[in-house]
Amino acid sequence: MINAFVRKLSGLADLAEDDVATLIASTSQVRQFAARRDLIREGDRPGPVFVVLSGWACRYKILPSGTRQVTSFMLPGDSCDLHIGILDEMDHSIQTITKASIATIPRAVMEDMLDRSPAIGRALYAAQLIDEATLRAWIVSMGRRSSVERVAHLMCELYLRLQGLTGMVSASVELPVSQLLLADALGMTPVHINRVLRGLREAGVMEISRRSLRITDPAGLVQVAGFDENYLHRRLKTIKSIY
Amino acid sequence: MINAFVRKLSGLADLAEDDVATLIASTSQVRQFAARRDLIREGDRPGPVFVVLSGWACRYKILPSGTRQVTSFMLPGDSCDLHIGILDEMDHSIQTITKASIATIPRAVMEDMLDRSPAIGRALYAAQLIDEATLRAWIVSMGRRSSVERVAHLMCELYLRLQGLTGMVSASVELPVSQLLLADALGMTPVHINRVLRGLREAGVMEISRRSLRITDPAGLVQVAGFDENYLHRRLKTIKSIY
DNA sequence: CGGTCCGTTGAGTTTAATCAAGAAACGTGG
DNA sequence: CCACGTTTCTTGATTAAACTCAACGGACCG
Repeated sequence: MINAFVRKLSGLADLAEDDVATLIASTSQVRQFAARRDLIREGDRPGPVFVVLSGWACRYKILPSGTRQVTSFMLPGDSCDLHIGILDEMDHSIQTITKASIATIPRAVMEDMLDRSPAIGRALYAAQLIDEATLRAWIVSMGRRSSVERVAHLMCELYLRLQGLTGMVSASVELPVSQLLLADALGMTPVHINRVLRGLREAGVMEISRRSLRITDPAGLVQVAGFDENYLHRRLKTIKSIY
Repeated sequence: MINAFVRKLSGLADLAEDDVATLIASTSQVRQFAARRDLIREGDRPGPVFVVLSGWACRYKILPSGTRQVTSFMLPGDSCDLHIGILDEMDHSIQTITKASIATIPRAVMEDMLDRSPAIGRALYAAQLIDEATLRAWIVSMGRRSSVERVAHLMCELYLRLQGLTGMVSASVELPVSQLLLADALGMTPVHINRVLRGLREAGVMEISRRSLRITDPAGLVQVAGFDENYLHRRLKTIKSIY
């Protein structure tokens, strides 16, 4: 059965039928997780590669003070680093946000796939480079954007990623994140997130309610976010054509 | 001639003599750059892989407002993503900080090396994973650490990286960064950086003067930084032993 | 030796955090 | 299907952190 992972990678490189079959087989080991379950914790020995097939997850770190910083969201189709096995210890934790189906690819299988299929390799590396670009974009956000811009920017990112997933263009998308989680991701307090959201709502730009994001003024949102459409966009479109 | 790049990779995997020779040959194309020269700019077509042999460089992004955010420092031995060529467009710029010798490895040569030597591949992937860990650490810093902690944390990071480079343990290291550059890296204003540095100096923890960092109270610095020794450390030590 | 960065400091303002408390939504077991 | 406990959301008042604006001395460079 074709899954989100295969669908995503197909968009990043031209996969042969064989490749698709290989990928499907490699992700047949699926486990169900409830919301808020750690898949792996900081300090653990890295295990297999995790692939999110449905639901949301996130990477995060806990600081000595007890505060938490989320460093990335993992949506269906996303996976953790292919060569994670090289390292001897996890430097962050991964946790489900909603209930989720997670496939695990043993390290040996992963390496075998990379050896056999250059196309799969290219797709996975492309995915990783996009992830890195996203990390850098987050650093830029945290460093140089105001809280309003930061919220707006994250919403643009998530909206585009979700849209890429479903292939549908609609004003509203499901966004299963609490304000507390947003705070942890954006380096702000929940209270302030709440006020920022109210501001954006009252400005008629976007609103979040009952776990769903509705963008009422797309151009306005991109504007406040200072969102660079290139950053996820061009990339996702054209990688295929290079080879 | 053995260079910083080879030295770094040797620390990350067991390289055969052949591998070392290959790496040395691949980095024989060296160009000299003055300080503050862009090696490549956001929007450019990615070219060859850049390797810093001497001097410092950084990756950065400019925002619409004109402010700048540095997303990472590149020290001797550091290189940009191996598969950078997969993407069609740079999402950030790379600039020298000091005058620097930069080797360029053409894409074809890079791919050839990865094909031929699994050891080189492992070393390069390990390097990349460390870079990613550093990106995540920066996000954590920007999101959840106070300005004092943030400055202290970056100093810990740079000190450790420099120490790893030279192999020497000394209280002071060369740090060719202006307060303005620190501000761009830490998401703060130069004025505030200056005040924070004064605070740390007056507390007898560390001081920066004439482009050199002197750590007067290492334990104290690690303490204020909330620095997790594991994050660069364990990693750099033990990767080799896994294989 | 003049110009241009760079570092330093003070005063006042803005932004976001903290503290506190109540309302709404959600989930679960009876 | 309701009652109850828990999380999540919301709002106000106050405090703390960092930015802005402004000015000047010092270092470095050609």
